[in-house]
Amino acid sequence: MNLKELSAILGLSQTTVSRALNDYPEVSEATRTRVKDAAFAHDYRPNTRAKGLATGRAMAIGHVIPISSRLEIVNPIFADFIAGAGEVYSRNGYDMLLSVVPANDEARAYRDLAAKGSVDGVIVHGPRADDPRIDLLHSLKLPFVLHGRAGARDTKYSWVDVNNRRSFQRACELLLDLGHRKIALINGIEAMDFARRRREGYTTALLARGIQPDQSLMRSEEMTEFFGYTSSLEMLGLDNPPTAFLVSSMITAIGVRRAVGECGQRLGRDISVVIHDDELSYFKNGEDIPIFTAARSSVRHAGRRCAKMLLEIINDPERTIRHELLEAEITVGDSTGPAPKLRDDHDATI
Amino acid sequence: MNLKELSAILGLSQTTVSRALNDYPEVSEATRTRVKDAAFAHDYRPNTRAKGLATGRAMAIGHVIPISSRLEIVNPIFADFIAGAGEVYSRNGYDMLLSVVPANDEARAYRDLAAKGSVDGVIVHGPRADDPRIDLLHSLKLPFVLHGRAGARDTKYSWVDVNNRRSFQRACELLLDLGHRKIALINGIEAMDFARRRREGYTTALLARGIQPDQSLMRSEEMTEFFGYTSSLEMLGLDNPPTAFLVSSMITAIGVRRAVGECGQRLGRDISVVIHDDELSYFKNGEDIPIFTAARSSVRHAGRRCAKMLLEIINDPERTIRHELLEAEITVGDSTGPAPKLRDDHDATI
DNA sequence: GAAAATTCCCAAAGCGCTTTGGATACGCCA
DNA sequence: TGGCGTATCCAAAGCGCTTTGGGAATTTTC
Repeated sequence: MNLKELSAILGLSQTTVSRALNDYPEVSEATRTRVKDAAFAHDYRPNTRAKGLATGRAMAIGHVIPISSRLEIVNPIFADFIAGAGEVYSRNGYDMLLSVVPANDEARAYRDLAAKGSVDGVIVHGPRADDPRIDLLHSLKLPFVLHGRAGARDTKYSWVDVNNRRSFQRACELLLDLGHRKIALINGIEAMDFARRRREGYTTALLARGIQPDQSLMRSEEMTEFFGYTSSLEMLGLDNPPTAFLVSSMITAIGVRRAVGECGQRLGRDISVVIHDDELSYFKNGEDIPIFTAARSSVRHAGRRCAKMLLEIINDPERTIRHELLEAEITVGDSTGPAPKLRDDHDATI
Repeated sequence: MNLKELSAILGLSQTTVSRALNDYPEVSEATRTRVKDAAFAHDYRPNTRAKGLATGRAMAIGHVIPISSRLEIVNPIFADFIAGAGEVYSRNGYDMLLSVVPANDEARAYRDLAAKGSVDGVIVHGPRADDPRIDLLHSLKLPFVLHGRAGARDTKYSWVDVNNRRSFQRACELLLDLGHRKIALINGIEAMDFARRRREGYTTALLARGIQPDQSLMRSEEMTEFFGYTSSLEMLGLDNPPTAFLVSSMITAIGVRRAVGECGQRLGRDISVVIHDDELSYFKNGEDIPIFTAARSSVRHAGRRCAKMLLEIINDPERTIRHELLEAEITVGDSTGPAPKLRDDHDATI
């Protein structure tokens, strides 16, 4: 069923039918309802491509997913983010277009989207410090929103970000308050903006208490379970091992827990762990009592906010630049406790 | 830059330029290369919508993602699957369209895709037994491929599936061979086709050894970490607890591991666990030695196969129905060992 | 050397929609 | 009664591409 057929059935012109359906005023109320009823009855939906051609709007938002053996953006965080954003899109009649491309073709993917006119805007994932995509997208005149920030020049583009710095600073303070002095940081890859900010928060908190950050207690890698396991196992084997870990993701923390268990120690008693928790739907941090003490912020919510912001920008002729900083909340769970008092002596006397 | 402008620059008609770019034979080699060079130089890409309108093909594949508080399809499996499928799409010039919709709007989402003509086909995720989407898609005349099967009528539609039955049967046999007699099954929701097949494999293996399947050793829920934790904890507290677990996902198994640890027991010695491993990229099952003994099959690979199959169907005027059954391979890791011999006596004498 | 076939190109129609620029009919006022 | 404004509808152009149906030039055939 297309416009032509529908208007033939109704004995009206395509113009009138189109206007009736799109709520233009040049049509009487009587015919409008008649048209809408008929459209419903015949299950008519305007063809997206034709509509897009005529209006110049794609009614679609693009997400480019670079894929490489090394750095995986296709991760659990991404899935939940997509769910949040997708919700907003479909509620507003937008489609979501995913481009999975080899990492080195990423720029071309954006150029493609822009040139082929298949989207009205894009969301940029996993920004790095001074991310080149920002200039690229500006030059392509494609509206965009970053999920996260890219270094210091953050007034030049729109973004939605979690206050990673503050979140890790507070998490570190919590551990310091519990008496921990040797606190390790198991971070994401530091090419990523968020990882840098998290480390800043961590070192700031330490320095504020007169503790010199120790390079041997910091690790930075892609946030897999295995990385959490190996890095914490290694640090726990140090002469003067940490009593607490600040871990950048739940998944990595699962690996830390495994290592702690294998060392015959217990989480929350011998070793404390605070994590950043993205509140993944399928990986809840416990039910009543959180397993991990965590700085939590919902990545799905971030997805919704990004999508909403992008749609606002697209529909705003001024293209005003917007920012939104989300605060993580700290919830105390079973994985933290006071620093074991005699630990150092114990180690020393054996 | 559009066709009109490009052909004006070249001093050729739009027809000729279009034909040159699309490798039609009615154009001399000399002009073809001239056209292609110019197109490259001016960074010309045909507008997707216009092309789609003219050809009647959307050059896009749809994935409908139902979203509800209960059943989460937006899960880690989904993310890796998408990565695999997306790879194939972009290599073949197709776009991927994601529709995230409330679960009860799912049918409407498919109707929308069909009526608006925004996709050439769809992939169906998470099929349930006798899934209603199959008839719906047939009636909409929208080519589709199921990731998984939907009950017994599996010759009526195309699918790519893992041999879940065989996989769980073999996994169970492995545990039986190790001397385990009380083997628990921690399964996904049994409305899902794959979960039913897995249970079948499990019970078949047990019955073949003369063991009557025990309802109190079977659990079925959404495959979260928490579910693995609570259900295994509960079963370990039984009078006559299981010595082995067959677990439907890595994530759930993480929860089992947590429960086992809390009971003061060790994986691979006191309690054996075999899992189904989808080979999630960010959640590798160890590096050299797998953490878990597992029946593994890459969900990303399944994504690629599904996508490839769908594209073949779309480009096949006969619309032949195809099937592909992937076999999981069993890899032995650290989570299995012989059944503890004296266990029952020990429990009894204390 | 004329007829036929081939090569290479073009004008224009059409895909399904929106939107511009009227056209028609009606009511109202002077 | 005639002119004007308003309400309601329509024909046709246009979005950027593909594709049909030629047409002119060139080559081949006998």
